[in-house]
Parts: sequence; structure tokens; C-alpha cells
Amino acid sequence: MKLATWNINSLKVRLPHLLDWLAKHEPDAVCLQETKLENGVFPLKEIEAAGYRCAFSGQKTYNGVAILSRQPLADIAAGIPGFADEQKRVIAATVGANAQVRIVCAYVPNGQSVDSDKYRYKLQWLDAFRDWLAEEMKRSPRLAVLGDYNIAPADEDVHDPKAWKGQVLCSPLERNAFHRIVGLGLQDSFRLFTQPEKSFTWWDYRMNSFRRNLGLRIDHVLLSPELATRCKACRIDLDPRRLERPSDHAPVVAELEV
DNA sequence: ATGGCTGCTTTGAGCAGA
Repeated sequence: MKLATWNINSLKVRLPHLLDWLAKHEPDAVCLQETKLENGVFPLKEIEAAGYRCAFSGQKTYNGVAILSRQPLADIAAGIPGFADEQKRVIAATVGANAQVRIVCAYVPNGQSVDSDKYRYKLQWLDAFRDWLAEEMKRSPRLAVLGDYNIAPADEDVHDPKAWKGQVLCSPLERNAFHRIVGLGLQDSFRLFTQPEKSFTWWDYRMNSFRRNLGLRIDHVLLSPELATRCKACRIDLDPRRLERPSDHAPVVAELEV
């Protein structure tokens, strides 16, 4: 089973990139973030024509998440139970016929800056997310939590740790929140394997950041213990970031023996 | 040097992203 996560930064603009990428890589399931589309205008026909079922939760302009799957999706649920939030940042679904995998697709708040209300919202959101994932772990031994976490877990995930020290995406409270999620038993699949130095998933559109590889690793595939033992590879696909009018994020793909 | 790109919006200059 091939699982992927990709913040596409507008599904409307990036639909051709997505369809090309699905045809080339044939992933079993893909988690998308920042679709920026209300459910009524989700490009369902185009994606179904590519061979994928869809679960989605969107809004205009901001946020919006979706799970695409070659197999039927079951038990679809949007949002974090008990956490009132108008922002569409979470969707979950179960995929696979017999060997079922529970997939959570998350778009963690950006936080803007560490002294902002948005940062406080980010930390509250992460607390609620963690508590809910603890329950999901009990329900689903095969749990995969994919998405844009907007957190670079360690300095090696940052092109310039000194410049980013204490900044949003790298601050100790955010990293602690990430490690509390990992502490549930969810492993950062990318770090299960030897990886190239300076591996990143996001590069600012400005300053030729991608060409200079000035990036951060903030998109992650976390796996429950049972899935982690079955994970055979995890890699970042840089190719879509090289296209004309790319998303500022690259997809992350994990391969599981499931 | 607080900008730099990009997508979006009651189509405009301003917000948000990271």
C-alpha cells in the first residue's frame, strides 16, 4: 500500500498536477491539504475518472482537506470530536477491503508567529488533536496520520536552524506538541530510514528558495506501531515542486506492506 | 532591509500562508 500526503495549495489551480501525479505514481491513498474549495465545487468527477474515491471537507479561500483512495472509503468523519472549530482541517476514513487502515488527514494551523492568537489556537488545536488520536489509536491498530503539521520536528528538518530558532514552526512548544503525538506510539515514518541530508517538504515561493533548497520538513506521515513495522520506505517527491506554478509543498510517500 | 511569491477575494489592495 502506497500512502501519500500533499499540501496542494489550491486544488482548483493544482488539479492538473494532481491528476498527472496520480497517473504516474498510482498511490493507494492520498491526503490533500489546503484544497481551498467548498464541498459543492470539489472536482469529484475529474478525480473519480482517475480511479479514486473521495472524502472531503472544505471551505472557501482557506484550509480544506481530502482523502482520495482507490479502494472504497468507510467511516468518514470530519473534524476533531468535541473540539468546536469552523476551520476545515481534519478528515478521517478507513480504506482497504480486508486489511483495513484508518487514515487521518490533517492540516495543522500555521500559527503565524509565536506571539499571535493564531499560535495559541495552534497549540490548543494540537492538544485536542493529540487527545483524539489517543482514542483513535485504541480503536485502530492500523492508524496512519498524514498531513501538513506545520512543525519542523528537529533542527535537521530546518535549512537554517539558527535563523529559525524559536520561530513559529520550530518553537519548543510546537515541537513538544509534535513529540507528544509521537509519544502516543505514532512513528515519524520518514525517520525510520536513512535519508539525504537537508530533506525538506516546503520551500518559500520567494528568494528562489526551492532552487537553493532553503526549506523545512513540515509534512509528515506518522504510523502506529503495527504499520511502522510494515513500512518499507518513505520519501519526498521533489518532482512536482519543479513544475510550472507548483504548490509550495512537495508530496511525501510511504510504502507499506499491507 | 520585515520585503521577497502565490492564491484568494463582493476585482482591489490586503490578508494569509510558512
